[in-house]
Amino acid sequence: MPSSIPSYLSCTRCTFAPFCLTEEHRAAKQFRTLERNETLCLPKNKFQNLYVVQHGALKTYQTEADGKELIRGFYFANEILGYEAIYTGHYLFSAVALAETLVCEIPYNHFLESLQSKPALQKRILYLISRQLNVGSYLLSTTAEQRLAAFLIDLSVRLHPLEMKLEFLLPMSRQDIGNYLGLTAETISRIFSRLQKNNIVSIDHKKIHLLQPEKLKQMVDGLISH
Amino acid sequence: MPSSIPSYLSCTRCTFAPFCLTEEHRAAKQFRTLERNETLCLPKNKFQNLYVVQHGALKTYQTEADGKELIRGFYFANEILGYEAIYTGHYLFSAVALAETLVCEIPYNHFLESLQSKPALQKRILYLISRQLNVGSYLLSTTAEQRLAAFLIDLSVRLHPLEMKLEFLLPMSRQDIGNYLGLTAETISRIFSRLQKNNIVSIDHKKIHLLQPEKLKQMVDGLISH
DNA sequence: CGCTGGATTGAGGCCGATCAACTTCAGTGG
DNA sequence: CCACTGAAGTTGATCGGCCTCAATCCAGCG
Repeated sequence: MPSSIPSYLSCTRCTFAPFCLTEEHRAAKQFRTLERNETLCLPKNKFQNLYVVQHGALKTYQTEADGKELIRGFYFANEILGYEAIYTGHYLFSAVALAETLVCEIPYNHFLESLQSKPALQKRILYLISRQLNVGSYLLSTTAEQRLAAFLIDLSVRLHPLEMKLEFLLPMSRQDIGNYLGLTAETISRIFSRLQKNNIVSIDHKKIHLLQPEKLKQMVDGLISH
Repeated sequence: MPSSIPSYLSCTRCTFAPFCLTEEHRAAKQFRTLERNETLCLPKNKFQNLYVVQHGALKTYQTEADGKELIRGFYFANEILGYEAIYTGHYLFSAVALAETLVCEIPYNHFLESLQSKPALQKRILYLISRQLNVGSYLLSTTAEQRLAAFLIDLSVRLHPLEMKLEFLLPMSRQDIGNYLGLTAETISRIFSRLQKNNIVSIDHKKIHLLQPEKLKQMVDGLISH
């Protein structure tokens, strides 16, 4: 079974390495590899670990009474999953891998201890949680086009934290995008077609190219941020 | 000018007292009283303080290019406002009082120091931030009725943290509710009328009584939480 | 090759927005 | 005391965006 995960991945390359946990933990290399569609955690499970995504992508979702799933978020490399669970003591969402994915398990009690002993780490973590509070704020946009435009910009930033790329692969299906944005797969498809006709993006299946990112931003930019 | 703020309010009654900041800070009593419609912070301001609401209510909002305001949240007694700003370094939202309101100012550097020196406080704060991550998740509900029902339940819990009351005063206008939920004031009004006709709630201006809270929960309860 | 799930495109229906009229209420000043 | 004013709330009629249902197309894979 060929792996899409680069073999050079290790703690030394990890974004969090400068802030990482105890030497013992680092030595333990609490990695976990997930196949596509493999589950990372379930709502019934007791909350014990935070997860740092090292490579790949996951989605979190809840299940409605009628069995439909309701997607609550996507997580990519260098992002941390599990904060929401701190307050309930068990995971609120199911999390599954959208592709082959590598995560690093961080026991929450280790996490707390490390924060206590490392002021720089504490500051950094509060910063990251604060950022998390603002993720997905565009879900409140009124029109479907605005929401999708904001989603694409968000993706282009989060998939390539270092250098913002305008060409990338959509890690999730149209169905998942629509579900997350409170829309249907058909609506997503229609808007993609419209954006492509207007030369704002070009799309070939999963591959997307933001041809005029500034126009995408205009669509959203109702908001004055300062 | 008569004050609606109880005179007995002080740090000794504060929910956060057991976890509160340095003795010096507590002695300083960094209280700030806000009149109705008075602004607490602005997006252009540099982030320096977190605010603990002691009494009253506030709303946060952003302003769109066309001048319309977009309400992002409500804050009531015993809630903390400002976390989102940690990551940008300046406030993202404007915050104004919906009624006469008392807040306690906590300088962020004091906050960090206190967390560092008090493990119990750190744990508590992470818990509260985690809870914040889940507030407003019902904004993703599909129908207007679901969103309003969830909002009412949320209010009934948050306005009376100790004993959940079914009768309370709406701190904000129909316009504000609609804006927050991504709906119009007319829609809010219509749904209120419908809920009243069905004896699910009774409403007299600001005064609302949840007659059948279990029915309200049913409307929302698509979600399986465990 | 056929099969299966995802994606695209079309036709029709419904929910909530928009626009407008009317009522109520709080505050103000005569 | 009442007239005036403006904001907030209620209710009705119409319109439009997105959902729903359905058919077709396509890629991946046994």
